[in-house]
Amino acid sequence: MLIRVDPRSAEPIFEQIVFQVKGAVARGEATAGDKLPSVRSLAREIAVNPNTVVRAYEHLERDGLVVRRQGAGCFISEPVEPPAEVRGEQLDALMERTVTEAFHLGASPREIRAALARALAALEFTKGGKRK
Amino acid sequence: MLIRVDPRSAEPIFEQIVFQVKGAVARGEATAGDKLPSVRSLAREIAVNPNTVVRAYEHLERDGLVVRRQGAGCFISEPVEPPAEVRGEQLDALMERTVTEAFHLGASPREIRAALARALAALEFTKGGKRK
Amino acid sequence: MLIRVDPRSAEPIFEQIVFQVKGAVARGEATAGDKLPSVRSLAREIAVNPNTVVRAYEHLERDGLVVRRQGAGCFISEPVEPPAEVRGEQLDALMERTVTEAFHLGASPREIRAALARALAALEFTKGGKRK
Amino acid sequence: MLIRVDPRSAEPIFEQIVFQVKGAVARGEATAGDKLPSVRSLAREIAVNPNTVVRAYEHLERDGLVVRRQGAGCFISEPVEPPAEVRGEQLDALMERTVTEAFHLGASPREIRAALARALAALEFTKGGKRK
DNA sequence: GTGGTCTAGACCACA
DNA sequence: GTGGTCTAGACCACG
Repeated sequence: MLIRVDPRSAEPIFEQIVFQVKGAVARGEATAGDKLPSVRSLAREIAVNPNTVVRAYEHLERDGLVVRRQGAGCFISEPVEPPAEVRGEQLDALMERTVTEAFHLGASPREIRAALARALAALEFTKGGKRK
Repeated sequence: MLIRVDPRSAEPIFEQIVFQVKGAVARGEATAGDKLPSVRSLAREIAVNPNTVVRAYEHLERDGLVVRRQGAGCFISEPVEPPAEVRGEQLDALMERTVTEAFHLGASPREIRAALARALAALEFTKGGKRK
Repeated sequence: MLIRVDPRSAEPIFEQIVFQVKGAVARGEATAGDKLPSVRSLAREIAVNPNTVVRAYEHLERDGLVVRRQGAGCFISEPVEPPAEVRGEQLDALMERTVTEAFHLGASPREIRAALARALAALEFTKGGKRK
Repeated sequence: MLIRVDPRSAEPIFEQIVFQVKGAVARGEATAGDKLPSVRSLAREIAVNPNTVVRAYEHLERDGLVVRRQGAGCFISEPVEPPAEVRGEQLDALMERTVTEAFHLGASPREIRAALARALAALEFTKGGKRK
């Protein structure tokens, strides 16, 4: 798995790592059972403090995306999806946020829909068409 | 303008205020020239320290959404939108993020599109159909 | 004397008035002995609180630009220039500030010199060439 | 980076800090990637409240001059200059202001040009002649 | 260690 | 009345 971070960004480094892993899973580049790089090797590779990698893995574990096994490493876990009613609420909240931000970027509904289509296509392409 | 915050949320209070104002503007509930609640009155209303409200208004001013005028108050300013090239990039980054998060909520592309349609409809309804 | 203010600007209104008067004097549109509009008439004309006009006139008097005479009004006074050595220091401080700001606008020394030439020409034109 | 403030000045302390940093960048004494003093250390050094330093750093970040990274510090960022059209307008407004102020200091156009030349030379000297 | 957020309360400047 | 600045001190998050 390729993980890249921008040390000059204002976004916390551990969050960048978390998002990179989430993105890899969403794109199908990593699936259940895959092993993440060890804390030390990843820290060396992207030149950050090992504690920062540990924090990222902790967050991923809390989110149910990975399981950390003592001495073995950190593995992508089976996806656990929230029940439908909760999912709907969270999804709507997420979209309200997104649409509000997009509005303040000056985007029209048409542009927003187009951007969503592009983003979805990017996932579908790499995944080979699951969850149609 | 109605502003509500949840002191128990992990999201900083001042950011919640910022988002509430952004949402009100996006929904057309507040337009250029409208006066926001005074720092002190809003602080009293939502039971937070006035400095927290000041911080929220400062962020809104930095984002170009409002102007603060000493002695007069804080007012919604004329919208200034970033140039098209920048907008496209930011919009795509925003959508990539959103789609990744939605995926981890277990949403299908169909559900994501439906959620977007609902969110857009909520804006269009209150705004009366601008920016088609 | 024509005075215009922008109530939507973040710059305090009284400062805008002060600058407008200073500009009129610098351009030669107002000279020693000229009477400024009365507090009430100016306040009505530009639709601001009379106290704001009073504050502007107070600042102008403190700066030695005008004299206020009880019951008569507010008049442009004879120019009083600081002694040469003080003037030099203040001028250099002003220019350091200006050049630093211009630098952060991304202007080159050439552009800065051109802008200065334009600004000087604007004064010379209206004044008919004093203080060469 | 050496930063000095005058607590007796009418100019707010946080603005003095902002200008000192802007000046250091303009003179080339600080360049992209350089770390500013930590909030606490600078506050101790110039004997002001840490929150005052925080406010200065916030303004610098808003102006795009620095990025603050939690846990790491505050760093000079890559310069981003406004587009040429905007720059020209802002530059002319800045110069009109400067020339008007200089006039009221009693300076002649010749003296003003000389002061500008000195101010520009001060930047060029330390920077080694960029942006000719 | 770094910055980020929040509270409490003071005093000043502007309309 | 409004916002603007500053102080003091707390606790949390990040590297």
